[in-house]
Amino acid sequence: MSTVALVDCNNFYASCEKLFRPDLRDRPVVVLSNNDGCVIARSREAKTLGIKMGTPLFQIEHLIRRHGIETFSSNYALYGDLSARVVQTLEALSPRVEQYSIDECFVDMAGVESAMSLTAFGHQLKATVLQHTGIHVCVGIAPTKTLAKLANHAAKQYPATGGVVDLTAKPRQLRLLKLMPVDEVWGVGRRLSKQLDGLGIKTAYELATAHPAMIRKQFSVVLERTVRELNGIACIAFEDAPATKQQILCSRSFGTRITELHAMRQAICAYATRAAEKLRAEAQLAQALTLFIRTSPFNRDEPQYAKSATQRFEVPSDDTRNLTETALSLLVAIWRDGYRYQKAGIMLTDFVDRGVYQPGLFDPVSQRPKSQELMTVLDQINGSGHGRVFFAGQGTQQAWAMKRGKLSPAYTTRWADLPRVR
DNA sequence: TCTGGGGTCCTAGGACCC
DNA sequence: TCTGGGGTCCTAGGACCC
Repeated sequence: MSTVALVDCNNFYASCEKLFRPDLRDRPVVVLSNNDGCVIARSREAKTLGIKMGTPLFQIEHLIRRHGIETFSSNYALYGDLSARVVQTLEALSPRVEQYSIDECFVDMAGVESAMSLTAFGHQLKATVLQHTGIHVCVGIAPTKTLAKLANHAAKQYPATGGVVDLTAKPRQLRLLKLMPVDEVWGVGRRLSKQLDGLGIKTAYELATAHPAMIRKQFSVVLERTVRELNGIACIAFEDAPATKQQILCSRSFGTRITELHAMRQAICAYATRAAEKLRAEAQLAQALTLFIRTSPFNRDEPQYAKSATQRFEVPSDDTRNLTETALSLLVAIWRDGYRYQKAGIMLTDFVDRGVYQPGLFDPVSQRPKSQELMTVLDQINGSGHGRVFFAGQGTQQAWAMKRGKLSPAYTTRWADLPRVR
């Protein structure tokens, strides 16, 4: 039987912001979404003050003033770099690590027990990550990913565990399952927990002891897998290599509403450019592009409009110019005057491997000579740190650009932002 | 006034085929 | 008058995750 550990960083974004600010050590800190819209991460102190995940900033202004809460714009350059350091540290300690999200990794525990106890190894992971990165993590150990998630939750919730919970023993599993509300289970969200509640299933234990066939019939195979995982039967495989993406999305709310077509064209150019960069980084070619634009669904008393359109390509492409051209032609088709647009996005789908793609004999010849070479140069310049080149269509005066009024320095990824020690 | 972004997987239903 | 059954593919929409 396999054993897996879930290593999860504590309050990751908030911890990153505190890392180079020792003055904030015991202060409440929250990190905001793009455009400084709502709270997406909270330090322990901020959680204690009752600030909920996803709360719009303007709704907690009074708490911020009263408690002197420190607020930060999202700084993904910083979080991404620290995340990579955490992963590297874990990889040095274990041969198999699966990065699940920016702040979580699954670690294969196979073979550990012949050398030391699982709990001891968990503490070693925790201590080493702290020493190498300054980031606190908790470790949950169990026979399945779903149970490891639950173990990790317990490690976070109960300080007496020292941040490491070994849930490989059946009696411990049952004890924890009985304590956990069903909505703490990985894969059970708001909707499902409400429906389960209607069936009298309120705890993780009650879900674990439900009949798998009944769960499959009433819900889906997904939840059936969850039931089996809670019983220690692994249904979700360990992913050694990150899977190739199936879609790439670049969408963003605007810093200020867009009312003019020319401004929307700029934004669409910028998003298409970014999407194309991501696509090339994946070494894929896209065969379809979807564009959507919409007004804010929160402004009930304003006229609402939301529309999307999809275009398939005759020839799969990763050329920024093709994607931009397609996106702009779709924009003309769905744009309507007279609305205050809040958000737009571009989705690329239906990929083929760049190395594998064979053009058909009767396909139209790509009208872009040297496309590959040009895009490579573009990406090299933009990735070099020596400045950026871009297509004129995205404009230079971007009134719609994202608001990030409380951005911290890129301490670890920009020379000019290196912290100084006096 | 102000409410994130980026993903995955599954299901249902329609079109179409033999 | 009688009007099958089984399969695939595609899309839209919903649920979940962090």
